[in-house]
Amino acid sequence: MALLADLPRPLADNVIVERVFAAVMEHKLPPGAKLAENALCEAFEASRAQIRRVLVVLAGRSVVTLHPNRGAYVSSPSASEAREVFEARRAIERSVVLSAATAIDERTLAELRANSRAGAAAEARGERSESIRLSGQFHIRLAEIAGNSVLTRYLEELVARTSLIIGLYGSTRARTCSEAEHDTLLDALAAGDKQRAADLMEEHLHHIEEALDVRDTPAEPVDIRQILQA
Amino acid sequence: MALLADLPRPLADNVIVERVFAAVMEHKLPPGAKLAENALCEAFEASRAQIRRVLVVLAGRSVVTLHPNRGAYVSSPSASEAREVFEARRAIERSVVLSAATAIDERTLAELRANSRAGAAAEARGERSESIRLSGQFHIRLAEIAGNSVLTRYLEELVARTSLIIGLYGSTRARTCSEAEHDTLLDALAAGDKQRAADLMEEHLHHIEEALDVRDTPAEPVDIRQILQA
DNA sequence: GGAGACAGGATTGTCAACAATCTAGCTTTT
DNA sequence: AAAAGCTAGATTGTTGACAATCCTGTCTCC
Repeated sequence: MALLADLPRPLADNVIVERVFAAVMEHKLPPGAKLAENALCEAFEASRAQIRRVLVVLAGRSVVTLHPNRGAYVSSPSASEAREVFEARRAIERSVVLSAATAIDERTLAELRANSRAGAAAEARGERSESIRLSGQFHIRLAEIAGNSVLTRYLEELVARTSLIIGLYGSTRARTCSEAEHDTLLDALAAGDKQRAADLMEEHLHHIEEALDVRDTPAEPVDIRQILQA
Repeated sequence: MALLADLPRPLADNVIVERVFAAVMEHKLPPGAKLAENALCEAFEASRAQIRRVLVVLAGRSVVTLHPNRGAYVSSPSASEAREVFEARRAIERSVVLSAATAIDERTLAELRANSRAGAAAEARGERSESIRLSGQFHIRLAEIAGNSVLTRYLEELVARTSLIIGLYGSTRARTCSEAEHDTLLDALAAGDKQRAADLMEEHLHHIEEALDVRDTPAEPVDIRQILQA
């Protein structure tokens, strides 16, 4: 269960950033979790200066929120933020699917099908965190195939934030990312039907959003002070 | 010509970040320009630690590039990066226009028309940097009207990068952002013709891209080392 | 004259101590 | 007993000094 292998320490900044990203996507770091500097220093055997830098990067990606003098916390997206994230995903992933449709080949298609199967299997076994991880990877992999690193970077951020949103507003029973929909999307891609694939992706994202109970429950670690003062 | 008013020093991080963003968008900081820590400390009367933090944020937005042990430089987007930026803009701004079409009202429409006029006037007067600034603001304002802060943030980044791309690959004579196209876009928005507005935006962005001479000229401060070693 | 080695100065990267702020528990007061 | 005030400990923020790296000009040697 060691979070890090005994590789070249000190770890590079981006490695630490990716580890935190991964932990968020796998629901290991829930929304609102405090990220104390000391804890991170020990976890990654890093200096405080490095951790501080990493936290700034993560805040720039909206995965953590910095409260001045109070520390860093895993973000708790509000209901309106959640809407914005899904709208952004539809905009970006529609374009991603259109590009991927022309770029995709047999090998990558098979890889995505394998991902879908593995996700369904994990879900069946009740391994929720693994299922979530694979489902997120499906979308990111598609962006990589589309070959636009700008959009891929944005999507990585949005997938992580989606994970937080599901953690906050998702009912535990509802499927969050149906592998069946991934499969029909792949069918459209295999058939070269770009437009249909794009529409399916948009529907898919709508379904995920609708499966959530996105009411404006402040719920999580609301900071009383910030609301009252100023 | 003071870069900063005598406001509460030390300036907040995000203020400094925005100032650098603005300087890049107005072509005051050209691609490849070195951002030495000392120079920035003096310019903003900030500590080195703060400047360092700001540079990390700017790097996260791909507006500056950090070369370990060698310093921070204004980014010089490659030809393929340029293509990716424009593709991302088309994806995002299509969605922005569709949303803005339903959200826009008379007041904001008039504001945008005023922006377009001011831009045309600046262009006529040969005030290139002002024209560029207004043109960028047109697109960002539209995103604000659409009301999605996630997409707005992405677009701010992409507009700044577009500015760098134009600086690198734009012929000096070619118009970069035709105000006439902005006007016809506004007409479509006023008429409530969402689809046409979205198509016009996509065309508009295609025209900007095509007006550039995006050949893969390394041109700027290529770091020989990184190419040769490893 | 040119290639390589070297040294001084400047710039970036790191660290540890210090200052400022917040949190939590305890005491005091009403 | 509840509320307000206070103190000790912990956490975050900042600063300045030091270490490491890089750049530039000069010198030597072939």
